[in-house]
Amino acid sequence: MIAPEKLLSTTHWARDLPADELERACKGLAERNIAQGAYLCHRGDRLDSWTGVLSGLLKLGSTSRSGKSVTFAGLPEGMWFGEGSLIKGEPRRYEVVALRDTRVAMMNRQTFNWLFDNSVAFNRFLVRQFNERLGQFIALVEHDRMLDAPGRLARNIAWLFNPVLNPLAGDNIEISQEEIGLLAGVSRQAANRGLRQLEEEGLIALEPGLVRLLDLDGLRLYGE
DNA sequence: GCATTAACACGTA
DNA sequence: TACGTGTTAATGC
Repeated sequence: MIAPEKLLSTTHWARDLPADELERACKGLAERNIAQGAYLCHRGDRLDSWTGVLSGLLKLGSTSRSGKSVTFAGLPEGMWFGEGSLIKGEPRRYEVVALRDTRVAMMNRQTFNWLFDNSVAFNRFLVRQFNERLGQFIALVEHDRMLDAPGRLARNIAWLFNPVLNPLAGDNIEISQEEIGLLAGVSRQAANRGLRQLEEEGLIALEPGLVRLLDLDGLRLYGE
């Protein structure tokens, strides 16, 4: 059980639910802490809940047998994930690790299925989220060759501010340059150089431990 | 040549 | 004192 006010403060889809459905959702949710560096799940795990970030920062990616790791997406406060594995009844195809101490809300399968079967608002959200993710991944494949550091940084930052997936994101996010480096797969020093380049181009503004969004489309379409 | 790691200096909470 | 940031030197591909 999680307090409705707490869910509403971070989670946009909850705001669209009628009162009875919101109550049902809250009853099926439990909170959990994930320490920095700890894994919420590994590839192949069967994780029987849908998960949202209440505070902190998660990284969704995978590691090959040879040890190379790839980031699919950063998951800041307000983002929800795992519906694909839940609906298909599949093991997770990715791993989720906390880049800093993080608090998540986890919805059990019965509650998720009930909302899936009964809530129009919930299904509207799921379709929007699937659609947006699909668009993001198409763009990722399209610009596969664009591998330079500023481009990867721009893409990752644009994702964190995605207004469809995370309408409550606002125009700034508390994230260190080291954490952005971890998301983009570059060193802290390279992240530092790349971020200052993006700042010079007027796309973002940098403050210690914080990135302010100035031009979302400029980031999204960077290098095109 | 390029990016990465290691190491240190600086400012701030 | 701890952390985020900026810089340089050494190292590996």
